[in-house]
Amino acid sequence: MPSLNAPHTSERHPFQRLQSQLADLIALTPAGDRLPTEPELARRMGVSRATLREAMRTFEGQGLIRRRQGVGTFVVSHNHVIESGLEVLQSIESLAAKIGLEVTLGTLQVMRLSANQDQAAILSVPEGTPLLEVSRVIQAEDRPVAYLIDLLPEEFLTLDDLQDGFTGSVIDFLLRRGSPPLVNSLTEIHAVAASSEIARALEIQRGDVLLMFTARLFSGEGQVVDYSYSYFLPGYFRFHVVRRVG
Amino acid sequence: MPSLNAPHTSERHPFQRLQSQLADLIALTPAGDRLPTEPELARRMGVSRATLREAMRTFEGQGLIRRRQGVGTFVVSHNHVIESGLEVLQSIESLAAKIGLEVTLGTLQVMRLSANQDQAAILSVPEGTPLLEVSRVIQAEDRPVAYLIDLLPEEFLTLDDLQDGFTGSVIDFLLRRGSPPLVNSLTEIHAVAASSEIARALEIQRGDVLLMFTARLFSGEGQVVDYSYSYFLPGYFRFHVVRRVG
DNA sequence: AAAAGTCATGTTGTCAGACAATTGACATTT
DNA sequence: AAATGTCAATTGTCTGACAACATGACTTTT
Repeated sequence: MPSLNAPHTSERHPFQRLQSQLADLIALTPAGDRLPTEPELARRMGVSRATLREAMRTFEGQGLIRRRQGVGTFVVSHNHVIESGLEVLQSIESLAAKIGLEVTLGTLQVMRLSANQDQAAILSVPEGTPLLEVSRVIQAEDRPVAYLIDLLPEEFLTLDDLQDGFTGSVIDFLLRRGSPPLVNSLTEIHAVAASSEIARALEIQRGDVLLMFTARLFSGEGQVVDYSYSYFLPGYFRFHVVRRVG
Repeated sequence: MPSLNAPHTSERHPFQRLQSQLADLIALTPAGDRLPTEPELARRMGVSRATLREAMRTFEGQGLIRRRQGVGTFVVSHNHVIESGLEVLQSIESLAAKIGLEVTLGTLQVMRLSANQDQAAILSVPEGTPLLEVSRVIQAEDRPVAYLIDLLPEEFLTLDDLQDGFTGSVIDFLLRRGSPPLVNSLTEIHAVAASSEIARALEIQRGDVLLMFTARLFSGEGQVVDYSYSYFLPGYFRFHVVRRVG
């Protein structure tokens, strides 16, 4: 029997659902407005105040809310920062759209392969596990601007899945399907010189400067669903992050 | 009455002290090791378990620890490169200290200047406002690894301030003095090729790849206190960020 | 009338203790 | 040897309470 309220069906871990509900509430609350009081929110979300406060702490750490003792909890201005900031994982397609960049999918390449030692370690799967590698070039203004490679076990994505309405973004596909449930991504930020292969794909010179992200995408159980490395041409993307003073 | 244990004298908010203590403990705990149990930690830190768990949640959000029900809380791997979650703003010096890396101050250069149009716009001050520019080179293992430039109005930092125990880090100085109150920083992430000037300072070749941050540091009133641009040699730093699935 | 002080109220911050859920190790049975 | 049961340890959550703080209304003083 399918649930009526589809948005949050990852009922496996109540804390995640709570976080998701709170995220929605914060997103829907105008900047500067006060959230309901903690006892009220706890009652409404069906959790204790202690649990609610732990969840709230995660949003405070992201600079999304500000709590003032004796006054209340307020949503901070999330106009530019959150939209295009790194705090939220979004597919490159929607990210690019947010900065007003018309993007098209360049070459798309899908390959089945068997996990070598490094890949097995990164994805926490046994060596030899069948994997799917999806690599694609993103174009803007008739020019390649990003090169993205996703690597994930066939358990999560098969060649057959890609037959039907696959736009190129693995993340968007997984999110649309709803399983496995995605929670967060640990992204590392690097600056690299373009290798020959990357240079050819992006139509630049070998050794040119690129911004590179490597990301592990985690499911609810802490399982690695997807490992991706992304190369970005400087100038076409602006990534920023709000860092709080520790 | 001076406290005996000097390390954490920011007693203004007990929660911050707790976070600082926990950060140290996590930094000093070998990767993969288990932390003490929550009741034990709460007792040792002198707080309740609920408060402790809220603080732990912030570190979990940064990917520094992993909690497993029925088993314990573990420190996740942090290698010997300077690794930092971007969620929290810390000086390179304190970052390095946390992982036990010896860093020294290379060349330090301080210059008074008068805000030109761009600088005035960035710092939200009138054109001509007297500014202080602090640039420095960070060395690790007898090699320059980072080049950092801070630009801020003399209202917040004067030449005189730097006479007395200035370690090179503007952030650390402002934090130690406690005014103006720092809240957060909006950091942009770029990849650039080294200019001649930067290449000379970092003893690399012009055109070599560098990771670059530009950051505006905000006070409580939303005022821009400091504008900085930082160049990092790849390989010596590993910055990461936890992105939640929107 | 204006200023200062006082108090009530509402909100977040913290606490103590308890029980539930999960895991891992060990013992027991098949 | 394998499956199952038992138990202790640990994190996850809940309940209720009080402390700290901010705000506004009210009272008192000037």
